[in-house]
Amino acid sequence: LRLEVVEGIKAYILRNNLRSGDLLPTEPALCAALGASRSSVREAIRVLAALDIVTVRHGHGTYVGRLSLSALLESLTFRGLLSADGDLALLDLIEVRELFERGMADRLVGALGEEQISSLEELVDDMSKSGGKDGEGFVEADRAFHALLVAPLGNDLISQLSEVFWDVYAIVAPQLGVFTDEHEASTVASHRRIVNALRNRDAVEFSAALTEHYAPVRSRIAQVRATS
Amino acid sequence: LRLEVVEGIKAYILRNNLRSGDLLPTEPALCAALGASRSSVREAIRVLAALDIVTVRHGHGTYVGRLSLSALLESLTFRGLLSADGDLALLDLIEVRELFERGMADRLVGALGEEQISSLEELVDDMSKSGGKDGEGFVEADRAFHALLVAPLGNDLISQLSEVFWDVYAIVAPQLGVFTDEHEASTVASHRRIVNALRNRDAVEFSAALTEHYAPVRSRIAQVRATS
DNA sequence: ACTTATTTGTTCGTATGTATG
DNA sequence: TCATACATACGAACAAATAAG
Repeated sequence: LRLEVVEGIKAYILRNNLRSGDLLPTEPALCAALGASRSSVREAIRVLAALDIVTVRHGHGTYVGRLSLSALLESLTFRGLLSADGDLALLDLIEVRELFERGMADRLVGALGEEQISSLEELVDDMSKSGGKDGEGFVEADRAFHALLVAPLGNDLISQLSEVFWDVYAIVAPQLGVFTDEHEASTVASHRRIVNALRNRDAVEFSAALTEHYAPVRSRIAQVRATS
Repeated sequence: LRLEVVEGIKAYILRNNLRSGDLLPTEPALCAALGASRSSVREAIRVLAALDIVTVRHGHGTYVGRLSLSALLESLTFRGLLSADGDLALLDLIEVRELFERGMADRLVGALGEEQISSLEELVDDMSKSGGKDGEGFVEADRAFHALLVAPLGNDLISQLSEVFWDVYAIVAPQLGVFTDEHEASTVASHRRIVNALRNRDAVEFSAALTEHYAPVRSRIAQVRATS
């Protein structure tokens, strides 16, 4: 029955052509419309909220959600933390991230504008400056760098997936003893090499730079994997 | 408070090193352990069930879930159905599927064994035979084909993501008027070309075959996009 | 086949916290 | 300050499914 309520609310949204942020009926109204009790409706709303299909604001009401990939984020992080071999899951994750960025090499070197390349370079400068003391700023710049890298593709799905994978890695890696703040110098260097390859519109060099970037990450994971 | 309960249950699983299929405490036991009412515990369990972190069996108990990507499937399908331009979401989807298969071309032509290539060929034969009359068997063979294609990579994440994207496309495309059962002949032909490229260990031809395979899909989506 | 115990599923009533006006 | 509307939380009761004797 709860499944019916979930489908009922989804159907309501589709039937009325609601968009993100639109207001949904109140819980009592949904109870009446779907013929279910308050508890059942609430449980259904919790499920839809977990999928970011609806967003609930206490004392305000229930709204259509942003349809983000937050559920994938939670799901993958927990998998990484639970897995007997979370390190293997991390390797899979890194492989996908590299695949996204390398697979779009040809299109990226063409799509990136000069101002975007400059933005990337500024981020590398930020990483360089915040190295050592400001670990917070370092990882934040890295996150922004990889987000900006795939943004010009104009593919929202790739951008969002890429972002989720970065976040999952940032959460899971430290728990496994894979620290990202080592080898900061080499990380900055490989990022700079990536930017230069983009500036020269050299797809082959771009791919090589990405290989160099992810190689130490892989070896660090393999290292943890061997000692466990 | 419900957030606390959700985190509490996740922490319980991690703390006790539970694996998929292991039994969790009963709802009353969780109430006592987490200091919350049954309603709150139930809502938390529904959230975790939506993420496939737990699985509930009526009259039996609550177990650790399979940690699948079912939440992503639901989330993406609803996004495709809701979006004002669900066709654009479909294009993004196809692009990622093509990226997965093309990006791994080099590794795939090396990793695929002879018996796996034969399995792929059998699936193409199935598609060829079930064309026209048996639409059900046709799409099922197509699904199996693309699953088998990325399986040898040994990357569970890619396999599962690939599967989810195929499923989402299969659900959303018909709703948008993009029918996959047209051009069956050309679909079979491009699949056969993919198999032959793999048999000849020709990565370049493999990529070209994939381009040929996805080109009509894209044009069909673009067609729908233009008429709306 | 039947009963009993256990566990989740569903409902209702009530009280509380929160935002708007 | 008060009133209204809404989500949040609790507890008790009954129904339904499953397993074991």
